[in-house]
Amino acid sequence: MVAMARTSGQAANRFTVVSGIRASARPPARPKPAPSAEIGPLAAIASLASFAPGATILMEGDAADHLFRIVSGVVKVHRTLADGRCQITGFLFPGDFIGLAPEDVYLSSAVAVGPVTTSRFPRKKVEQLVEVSPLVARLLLRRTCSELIAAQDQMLLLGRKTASEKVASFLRLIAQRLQDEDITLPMTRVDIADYLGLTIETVSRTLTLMRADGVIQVDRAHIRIMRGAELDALAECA
Amino acid sequence: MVAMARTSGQAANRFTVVSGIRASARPPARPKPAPSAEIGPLAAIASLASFAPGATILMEGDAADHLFRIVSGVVKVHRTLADGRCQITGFLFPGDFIGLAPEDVYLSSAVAVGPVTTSRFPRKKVEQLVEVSPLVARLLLRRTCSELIAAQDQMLLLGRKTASEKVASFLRLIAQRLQDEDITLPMTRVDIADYLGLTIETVSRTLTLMRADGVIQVDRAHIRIMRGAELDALAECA
DNA sequence: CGAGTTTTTGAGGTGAGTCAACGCGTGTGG
DNA sequence: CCACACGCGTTGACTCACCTCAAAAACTCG
Repeated sequence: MVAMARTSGQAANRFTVVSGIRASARPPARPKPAPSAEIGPLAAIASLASFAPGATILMEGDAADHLFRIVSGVVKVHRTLADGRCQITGFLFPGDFIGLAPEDVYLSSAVAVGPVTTSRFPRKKVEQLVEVSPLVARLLLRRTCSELIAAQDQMLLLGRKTASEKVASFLRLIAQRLQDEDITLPMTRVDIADYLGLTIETVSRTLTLMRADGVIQVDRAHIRIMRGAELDALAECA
Repeated sequence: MVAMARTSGQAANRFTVVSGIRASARPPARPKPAPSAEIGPLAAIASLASFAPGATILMEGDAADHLFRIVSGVVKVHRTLADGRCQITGFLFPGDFIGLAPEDVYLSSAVAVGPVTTSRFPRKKVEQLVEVSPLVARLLLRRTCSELIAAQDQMLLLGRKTASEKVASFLRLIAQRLQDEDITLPMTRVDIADYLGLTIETVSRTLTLMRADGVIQVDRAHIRIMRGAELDALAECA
């Protein structure tokens, strides 16, 4: 499961986790593929909404008045226990929808991680559109399906993976979703821990170990990932 | 968290977990409420499919040719790691859909727990219907949404709850979904453990403790639940 | 009854949590 | 400009909830 410490030179630089927000001294990162195709008739009822880092976009229990779609930035969705224990059920990226609820109230809270811009759609009008436009219905269904799949992956992770596997899976997810050469992770250790069902100490220790094994590289407070050839090294990192 | 052992007479019979498959010697259980309202145009393309206990209804990676809807019985959906570690991502009950996939292949396996009967719909025709019938689209969207909510609850459970809390939540879920006075749980300890992210030993020990505390009652190999006045006792059972 | 499951129980180990201290970068105000 | 506080991350020592391994008990079924 280990036995590969200090294979430097070869292992190093596969995956670079740098920290610090200033994103300089790196190739400018290829432009992302358009976050998603068309939203069809939805465009007609959209308004823009922006959120500062840490701002709450919507809160568990509030009336579900709007549906949001992320234009830029990253959003965390979380659920909280009475005593404060928190589980982030997902990170959402540009193109993802926030606020789909089968009832009249939101069932999770959504918080901006870093600055976020969204399209906002009045729920009532969305429901009308679903009645009329198969395109919209299919779009929402497809998105919800994908989120369900992701949720199931996350359940496997939470229930059956070790701390190292959890962190490795997380890094791979981020690398997939933010397809740049050079990525700044805006989330803190607290977010990562709450996403993986770990404590911040365990996350920190695990990252330290990975760095020692040469699988990743870490710098400052926040995290930047430089994608190497194969992320798969992380998979075997067990 | 404890301090209530053997408050017998009062605590006992709140919640009875009896085991053994043969479901005799018990009042016959009132007929369930119709599992769900209408499935509208879907009815026209339905055929019936039955499965024996333990039968695989659909498998991860197979071509997603059909959509199923449970008529009777309980189904477990699970995802498996290469080394055999397994996570049950959900138990599905009458009225729930199985096999919704955004891609062309199923992403989880579904297995019958006990005998199961389903309606089966050809995927192609379902997709055509979604295009045409807002009713069908909305039905699927709503169902998928609900499943997503349940998945998020389960993530909170897997990531942040203790063994006792997990088992208590499980028992409450079952009591909610199978609304009889008298319920036989068909799933084994292995299923429960794989659903809660625990080992069978921990599940067994936890149930033993709950029985000792008078919160539940357990008999034979499989489990039957007799609903008492308040299931909430289980919640405080930490 | 006997073989094969499934569940329970016990003894012991360990991965991750808890508690606590420290380092480091950042902001603030004298 | 420095002193100080604060937020965030790292590291260490210790603990414990849950896992692992093992065996007995209970149940199912031929």
